[in-house]
Amino acid sequence: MRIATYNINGIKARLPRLLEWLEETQPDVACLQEIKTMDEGFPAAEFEKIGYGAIWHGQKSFNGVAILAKGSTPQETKRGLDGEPEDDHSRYLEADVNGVRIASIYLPNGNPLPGPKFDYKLRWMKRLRARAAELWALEIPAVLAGDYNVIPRDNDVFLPAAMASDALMQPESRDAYRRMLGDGWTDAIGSWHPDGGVWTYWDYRTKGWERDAGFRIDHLLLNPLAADRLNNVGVDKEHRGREKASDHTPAWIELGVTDMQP
DNA sequence: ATGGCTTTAAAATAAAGA
Repeated sequence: MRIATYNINGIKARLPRLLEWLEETQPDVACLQEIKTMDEGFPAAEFEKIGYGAIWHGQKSFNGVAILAKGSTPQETKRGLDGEPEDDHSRYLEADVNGVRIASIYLPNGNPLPGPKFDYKLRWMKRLRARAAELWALEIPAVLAGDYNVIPRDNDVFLPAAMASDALMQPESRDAYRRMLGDGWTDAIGSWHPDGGVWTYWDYRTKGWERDAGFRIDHLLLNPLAADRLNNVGVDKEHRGREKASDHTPAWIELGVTDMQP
């Protein structure tokens, strides 16, 4: 079972590239972020045509997340995080697919800092951790996939000094991320690449792709019931170099079949 | 230090991203 996460940076501008990627790589589940459209603008019929069911949580212009599943419609289990009723950003969507609980996460960027956006990021991470604890208690395989907007380690960025003052690399951001790992969640890509050097994002403005100046901010966090089934991980790097590409590229994991219970 | 570039929304600029 292949589960991918992909910040597509606008589903309208990206639709041809997105359909192409789905047809080429055939993920069983695709968690999308930054769809940047209201619910009524989501092109569900286009995904249906190539065999994918979908649920989505849209927002005008910004944010917005979705979950696609090959051959079925994800069974929605949660929309938005608890703890801040006035928060109207569409950044969290969660569903069951084939017995696996899967969340599509678009964590706040947090820049500039200090300021309200950074404070919001840290509060959001606290709320995410609280939801993760609820999922943990369910004792089912769970995968929290998305754009975390956190560079977890110095070897997850082309040049740590270049991002040192950025919200993605602040000690508070890293600490909040690490607390989830401390709770027992596995950073699938990071654990397979302890020496780093794997990027999922390359900046448009600084011509990051041309220089391979990227960093790793798209993550899949697995609870032990999912991590025990982890067979493979990957990043579809080549798709970042295509015409009209997102500034992110897909990251994915593969889970094997559940062990037979005695 | 700022801007570089890209997208959305909407009609020229502005906001947001990271």
